[in-house]
Amino acid sequence: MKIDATDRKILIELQRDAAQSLDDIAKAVGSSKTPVWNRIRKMKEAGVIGAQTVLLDAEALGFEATFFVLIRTSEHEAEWQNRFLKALRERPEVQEAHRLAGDIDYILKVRVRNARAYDAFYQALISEVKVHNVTALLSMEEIKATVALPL
Amino acid sequence: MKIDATDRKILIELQRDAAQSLDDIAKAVGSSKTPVWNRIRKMKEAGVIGAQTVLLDAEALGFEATFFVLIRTSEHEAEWQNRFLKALRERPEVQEAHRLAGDIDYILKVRVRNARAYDAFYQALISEVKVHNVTALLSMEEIKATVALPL
DNA sequence: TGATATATAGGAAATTGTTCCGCATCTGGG
DNA sequence: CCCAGATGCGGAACAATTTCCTATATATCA
Repeated sequence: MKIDATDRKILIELQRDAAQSLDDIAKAVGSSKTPVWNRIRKMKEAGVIGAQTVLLDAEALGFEATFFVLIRTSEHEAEWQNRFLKALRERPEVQEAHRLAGDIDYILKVRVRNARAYDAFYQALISEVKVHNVTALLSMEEIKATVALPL
Repeated sequence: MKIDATDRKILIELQRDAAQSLDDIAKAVGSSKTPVWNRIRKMKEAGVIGAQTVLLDAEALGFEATFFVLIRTSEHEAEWQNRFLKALRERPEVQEAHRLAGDIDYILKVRVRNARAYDAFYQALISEVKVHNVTALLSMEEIKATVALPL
């Protein structure tokens, strides 16, 4: 799908605050509500705009530990990989998972209540799928956290 | 702020889809509009619920490269750290930044259009603040990406 | 240029968000 | 055990927003 300058402005506004009214967005992008509404609808249909969600205060809700997990594995067969990906997708503690180029095979971002909960997660994961080497990096401070793309 | 079982159900619904109507949320949590509205308002005031945003398709918008950047530094003075944090917060390519415990001092998640854009970001960053050692991990595949907490 | 397609602004109808009010439930003090 | 005050609930009224329609303007291409 082709995204023009007006679409981009709308996306910037939506990223900033998805709860504002169409009139406000229209004013911000210098248009009126109908074209804005049509453009948003098209971008939703095309999948450019995905879920609409809220960002919660993790610490206020008791999620006080964030780990980045670096995984190396010697297994690279399809069957193993499918089980591994399935395990990651099913575990809600895993907020992000990427397959990497190079030395390290995967990186995960894991949000848990505390170190003990991380250990429980870790034990459960390695009992499900064999991995060669795991390094956990513990976050001491979340300096920045946004989901906005730099449009 | 104290969060009870109903609040938690509301948060789960909001994380799943922040665009649904109050009536739908009320039905999902087994309550009616008014209490749901009051609870949401209180949680917003308390900061438990932060921004409301949309998740965009990064690839469709031309952001085809994601890097995780591991940073070691020998500098740990307040002045240096302030400049470093400021630089990270000002750069929109940096979607996440954490200060870590242990060997590696910081981890960043950086979203850019391509490898060249990453290099430009990298050069700009190290010219602003001196860092000892930088490792960039390139994502080949985003296996999972959610901002939902495992409530 | 003229015909066609596409995007726009404004407004009406339907839906949703917000507020108010009476009622039920819970809590702590006598 | 009972009462007064506080708190939370559901329903209804009102305000605002979304959604859709129509007429007009703008761009496109032969």
